[in-house]
This record gives sequence, C-alpha cells and structure tokens, in this order.
Amino acid sequence: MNSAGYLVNNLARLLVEVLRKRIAPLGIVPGQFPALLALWEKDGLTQKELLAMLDIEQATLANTLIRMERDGLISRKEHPADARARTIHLTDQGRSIRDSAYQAAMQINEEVLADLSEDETRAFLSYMRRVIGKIKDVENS
Amino acid sequence: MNSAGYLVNNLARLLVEVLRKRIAPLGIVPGQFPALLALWEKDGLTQKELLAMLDIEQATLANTLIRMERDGLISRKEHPADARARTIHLTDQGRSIRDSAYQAAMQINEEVLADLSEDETRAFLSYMRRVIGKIKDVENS
DNA sequence: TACTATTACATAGTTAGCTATACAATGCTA
DNA sequence: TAGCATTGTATAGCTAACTATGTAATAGTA
Repeated sequence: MNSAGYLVNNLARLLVEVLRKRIAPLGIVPGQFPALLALWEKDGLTQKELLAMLDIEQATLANTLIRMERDGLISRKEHPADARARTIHLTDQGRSIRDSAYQAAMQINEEVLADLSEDETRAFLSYMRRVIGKIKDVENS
Repeated sequence: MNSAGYLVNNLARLLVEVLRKRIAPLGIVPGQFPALLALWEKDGLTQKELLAMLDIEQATLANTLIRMERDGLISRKEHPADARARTIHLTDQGRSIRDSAYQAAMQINEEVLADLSEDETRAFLSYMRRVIGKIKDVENS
C-alpha cells in the first residue's frame, strides 16, 4: 500500500475530488479544466488543434466537448474550409469563469503543498516530470 | 500545464495504463489490484472488512467485486452469522496469479523510478505521503 | 415484543479515462 | 476524374471512480 503507483493514484483521486468541490460553484468539473485552460489561451480551435495541446485521447476529448457544450461552456461553428471539422468557441459563461477557476486551482495547489518547502516542492514537481518522461520512453520501446 | 495537480493526474493515468498492459495476461485489471492484495493477505473477509483496508468508497468496491466474481477471481459465500453479509474468497485462479502480479507491480515500480536515486525515490514517496496527509486534513476542516 | 434505527450491501446515475471502430469529407494518384 | 487512402470527429463499449439512494437484515429500545 506504499508503492509509488498506489500513492500516485491515491493522491490523484484526492486532488480531483478537492478540485471538483472547489469548482462546482463555477459550473464546471475537473475533466473540463484542461480544455478550458487551452481555450482561455486561444479560442476558435478545432478539436484536433485542441487535442494537440492536451494529454488525453481523441475520444475522451470528443466526449468532454459534448458535455461542455451541454453545460453552456462552449459552442461550435462549422469550419470555414473543412466540413469535417468544427471550431470551438467559449461562450460568455465559459469566458467569465476564467479568473475564478485559475484562482481556485492556484489556491488548491498552494494549500496542498503548504507543508513542503519551496525546495521540496520544486523537487517534487521535478521528480514527477522525470518519472513521466521515463514512462513515456519505457512505453515506446 | 505544470501544476502539481496536472502532473499527478497525468502520472497516475500513465501508471495505470502501464499496469493494465502488464497484468492483462493474468486476467486482471488495475482496479482489482488493491482488493487482490488485501485478499492475498487474508481470505474470507466480508465486504466491510475488505473496505476498511482500501481507500475507495463502498459503492466502488461493490462494483469491483461484481467484476472480480464475473472474471472468476473470487466467489462469495453466505456469512455464517449475518445474512446481510457475504464472505469473499479467492478462487484457485485468484490465488494462482499472486506471485506474477506482485512481480509485475514491483517491476513497474522499479522501471519507472529507475532515473531517480534511492534518496530521490525516498523523498518522492515521502512528499506524496505528506501531501496526501495534508489533503486529508484540509478536507476535514 | 413491536418499532425504529442502524448496518451491509446493492443499484442508479454521473464523470472521465481508455481502445476500437464507424463515417463522412478531403486529398492524392493512376 | 474516379477511386482509394487519409483525416476529423463521433460512437460504442469498457473500467473505475464518485454521490445518493434503496433494501433487507440486524440490533437496540420504549
């Protein structure tokens, strides 16, 4: 029960649930966060372009976008040049929650890392990046 | 995209998928792992007793047990003293994969942590435990 | 002893991830 | 230019997590 895998999984679930509670008032859920971050950066992307900015599978994104549309966060327009594609646009609502959402996420980060010093936090993030990198090249071998 | 939350989530998903591939030949899936670990330790538990050993919700376990039964890993008997409860027993198959499953899990741990020194690994695990502890008491306040 | 509260487990419904596959539009090539 | 391959997105079906709620059995109490 103390393996890295177990701990990472446990930690991830706890963090998602904290995030879920904090952003519920904004009318969004954790799975929408990465897509929103990308769209706040650049609106009007196609699904493919958005996908390239995220670390999830195409089918996962397609379903997330359906829920975001249902929830009034985005709308989609036909692509001017390619009838297969649609461009994705934040609604007023999707745009309006930006600052509060950033706030909530940063707040959580701060709170949960409060017991680690700056150096420890830096090390922690760097270990995660290194392990992620390692897995990705273990997988492609 | 580099927040602790994002990294933890990403890492957890990557690890689960690695585990999924490695244990597929054994006829088990990642969600069954914690329950199996507990049952390999002690067979014949009730759902409630098993639940107490795991960090998931009761409903999640109930569904996992249904799939484990379906997959021939466990069987359930009526509890001798309490008709509401049932005792959970590994089948021969559930018992037989124990060593290979442990092996696979340890192997993955080793591989993905290979780029961290022993000290770094220790620190990494300890940071995760500290953050988990912090979240749990942030939540209860 | 008859209610009522509690307990053990199951079920419903949701999110969010995955793989595999379908489908229509586009692009390339003989 | 007709036909095939590729691409962009959607859908189906699965696991695994969550909360909320149902149900039957047990336990506690007036």
